[in-house]
Amino acid sequence: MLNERRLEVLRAIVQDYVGTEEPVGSKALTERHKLGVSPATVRNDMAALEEEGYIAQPHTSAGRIPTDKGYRLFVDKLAAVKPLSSPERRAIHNFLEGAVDLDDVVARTVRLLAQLTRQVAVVQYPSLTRSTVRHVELLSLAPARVMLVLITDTGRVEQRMIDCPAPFGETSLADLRARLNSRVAGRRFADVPPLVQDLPEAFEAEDRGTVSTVLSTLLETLVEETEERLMIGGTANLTRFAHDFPLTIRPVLEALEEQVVLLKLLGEAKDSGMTVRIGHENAHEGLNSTSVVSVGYGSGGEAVAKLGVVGPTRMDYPGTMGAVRAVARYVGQILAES
Amino acid sequence: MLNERRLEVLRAIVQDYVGTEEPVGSKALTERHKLGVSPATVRNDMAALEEEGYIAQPHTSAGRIPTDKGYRLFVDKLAAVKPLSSPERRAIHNFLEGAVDLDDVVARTVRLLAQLTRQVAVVQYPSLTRSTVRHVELLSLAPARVMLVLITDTGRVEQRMIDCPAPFGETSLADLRARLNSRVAGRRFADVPPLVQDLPEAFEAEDRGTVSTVLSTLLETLVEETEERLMIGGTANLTRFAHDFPLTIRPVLEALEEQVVLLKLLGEAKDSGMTVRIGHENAHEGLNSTSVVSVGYGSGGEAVAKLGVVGPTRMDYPGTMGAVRAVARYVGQILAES
DNA sequence: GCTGGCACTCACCCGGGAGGAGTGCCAAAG
DNA sequence: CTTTGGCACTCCTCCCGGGTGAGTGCCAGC
Repeated sequence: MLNERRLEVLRAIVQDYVGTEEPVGSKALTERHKLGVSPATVRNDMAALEEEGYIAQPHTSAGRIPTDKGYRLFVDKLAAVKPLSSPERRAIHNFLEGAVDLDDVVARTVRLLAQLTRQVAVVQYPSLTRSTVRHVELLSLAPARVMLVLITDTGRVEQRMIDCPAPFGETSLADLRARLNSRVAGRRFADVPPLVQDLPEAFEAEDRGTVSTVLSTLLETLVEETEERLMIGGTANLTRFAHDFPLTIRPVLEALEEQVVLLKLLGEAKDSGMTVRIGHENAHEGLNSTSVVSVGYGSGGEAVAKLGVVGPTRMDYPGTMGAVRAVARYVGQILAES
Repeated sequence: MLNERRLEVLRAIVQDYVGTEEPVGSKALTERHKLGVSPATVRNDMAALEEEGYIAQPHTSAGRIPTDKGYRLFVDKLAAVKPLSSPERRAIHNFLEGAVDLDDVVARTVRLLAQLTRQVAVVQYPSLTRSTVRHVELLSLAPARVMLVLITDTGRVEQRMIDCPAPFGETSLADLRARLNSRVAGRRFADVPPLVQDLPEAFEAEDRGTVSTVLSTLLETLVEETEERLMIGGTANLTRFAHDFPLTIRPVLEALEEQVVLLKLLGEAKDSGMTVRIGHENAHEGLNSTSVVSVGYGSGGEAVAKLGVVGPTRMDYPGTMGAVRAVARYVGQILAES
């Protein structure tokens, strides 16, 4: 039932609606696009598209707007990811290159994405589970107080304060530090637990309690921090769709404040390639009128975390997808360099 | 000209307006408050208050609303900071106590403040300039690559990657680490520069370049990170004043995205005691219709950073001030304990 | 299968009138 | 001099009804 021209009509409807934010009618369509047919024909096609659930009318005598299903078809079949212009690409590169540390990379990425897409940007910190351990450092702060610092190959640093069950000498500390690092440095995070299990046995009885405490804190950090952090930005862009305010924006802001929701959102996306979730495809209710475009990024070929944008279902998909993909690539490069 | 009763009238106007969000008239005032006079008298008082610029009418035949000047008088003279109930205090304490590290403390504080005040919360990370150095750690990642980790007494950790001009041996590294720490550990950040100036001289010629590089990176970190970070939350609360949407909320969201703006905002506040900036008292244009309530917090008696909330000028000042003060105290306690 | 014509349906945009809250002023009372 | 009730006036808000126009669905003809 959906011949070539009808798909073309759907594409035209999506494009116009995204541009004007108003329901688009048959006459306007034939004027703005070279469809080669009359409004009456387009009306028939529209009726068919509506029958199939790709478009809908807000009320009887209004134009049509795409449904979630319509956007889905558009994204899957009709839209080509729009590559960025080379000045844009250069700007991205320059902007990201100035970053001084991981926090800064993430912060800059968020700003960049938000500006490029004019939407809300979400960037996940590189994940610990997929990262490897670069170094574990132990610092004695007081006789029975140790600070554990964990450094990953993505430049992330986590620290924990540890109260020891018994005083712990500098020599023992140095010993533990050396042994720990020789075992876990360069290892993937998930591989660490079995490698350190027998460490307490190598120590004097009086130190074993402390060693165990340190180890369990290390493993805890591993697990806890698998709940990954993220950063968002560009929320002011939400105000651009002032129409249905504030009914739309309220639940979105609320959802964005819940890291858990966002993490789940990014987690649902495919590990490789770009994922677009449209409207009701998003599990979270508050995001039912938004679309999420996300993609994995990483320093090597492998994705270590995800980033993306959240915007109204009525968004410029080709442009947004292009920007998201480009930013992910450049962030990957920057991470690989540092 | 402003006798006791007129102040009482102003107080009543502020309270009612904050509650109803609608201009308040003379009749309604006498009904809701025991002023002991008739509406006509109140009208006279209102005329006087308007004359002095404390209240205004949106249009001729409407009730009055407080001006910025009116709120100012209210806050300075008429409002008592409202202490929290003890269940609330207990809830704060329990909620903050579960934090595992500094990031977590800040994150929880933001959530807490946002929930308590139902407004946008801003929490500054404990400042490096006022903090002292707990430890400096140097890690060799490659023959000519060193990672510098700086740990402060507030639990904050900063790291920097350093490319050395020449390979740097483990012994030299350990030497530098020891010397550095013996000089700067426990020192205030601002005091560090002169203390390390002559360090390169203690090393072999071949290592001096690297030592200088490390030192300058350390001092850089000191300066750079004096531009402090902060965390915000509760932006969804902005949607509660759906009236003048989105004209009001847009610039506010934009301002809140600019860390620089926020830092300046908090920086302008007094170092000790609570600061309330009302409407146009805020330098930033986007915040002209909001008030900022902020206060310093710290682990000892001394403030190391600030926190506060941003809300509409029409806010519950006593309640907000009470919540902000209480949260600041508890955060201070938590920081002191860790 | 495409096209032009045509009647029909609503949302949107005024303009005007009723209603009402609130004010300012004034004259009288305390 | 302050307070109070009365009163006329202002002007915002709400609601109603008709006109307008974009857009549709259907149909008959090509």
